[in-house]
Amino acid sequence: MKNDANQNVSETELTILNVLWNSQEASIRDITHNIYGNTDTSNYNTVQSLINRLENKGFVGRDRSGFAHKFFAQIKRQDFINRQLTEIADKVCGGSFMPLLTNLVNKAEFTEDQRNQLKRLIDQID
Amino acid sequence: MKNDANQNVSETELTILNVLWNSQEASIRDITHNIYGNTDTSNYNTVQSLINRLENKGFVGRDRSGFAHKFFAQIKRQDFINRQLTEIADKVCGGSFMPLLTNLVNKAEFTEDQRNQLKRLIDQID
DNA sequence: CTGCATCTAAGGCAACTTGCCTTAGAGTTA
DNA sequence: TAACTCTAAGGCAAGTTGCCTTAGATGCAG
Repeated sequence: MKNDANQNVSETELTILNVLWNSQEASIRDITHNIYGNTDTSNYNTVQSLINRLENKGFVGRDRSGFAHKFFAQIKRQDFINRQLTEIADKVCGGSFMPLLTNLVNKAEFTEDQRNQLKRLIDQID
Repeated sequence: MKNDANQNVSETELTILNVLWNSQEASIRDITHNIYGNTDTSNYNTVQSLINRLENKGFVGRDRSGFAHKFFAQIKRQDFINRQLTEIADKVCGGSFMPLLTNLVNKAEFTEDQRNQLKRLIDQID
């Protein structure tokens, strides 16, 4: 269980995180089936590798109580999103979030409800 | 000038893009000095490699009219941000931008002006 | 008009990442 | 006990990344 210094999450690792965010807890078999639709040995082993790396990076936890270990996300989806947004802001906008916000507001097509919801969010800020 | 299929922008490549976004146009020497504070051969050559890759990926353009070529960003900062946000939305939120928006709105600390600016943005949507 | 500095072009290289795969052995169940 | 499933450990090829070398073209100062 060497502590992996690389804190990036690769494409396929993210696929696994998504499964865990949607299902609380899952075995390697569960995850493999969810992603590939089968549990062929090669796919199963791939998931095993990836989940080990995710564990080493601290993004996934392991419950060893049963025969087949159960895995769960150790970072919340919202926290992960936060992480990503901060990274973009730092690398592209000198740390400012305003450019991201205006970009999103400009692009997205909102329903009346969503627009009101957003305004309420903004009003809550103090 | 082989067309590089990989459309990712690495850490250091992004540093270069930032320089170009801030200065319209720059030679390799300009960029090197801007990033490293000097133009030592090794740094200079590194920038040369990176800018070639950025050109191959289509993110940077080249003006060959002078002795030293001049380089410029071929993607706007806002478009790049847009790209990154879309990628996060796709990979983490099933394509929805709302989670990103609420995350940003919740986290950011706004001035009165910024809050009003945001509300105006939202009102403009139709 | 010659020598020196600066530039581009082409490509090599080691370290790392990534997705996939193998094997050995231990626990579980029929 | 045989057949099955699981973990642990680690190998491997392809790709990425940052750095570096060399060769030759272009520009400029004396």
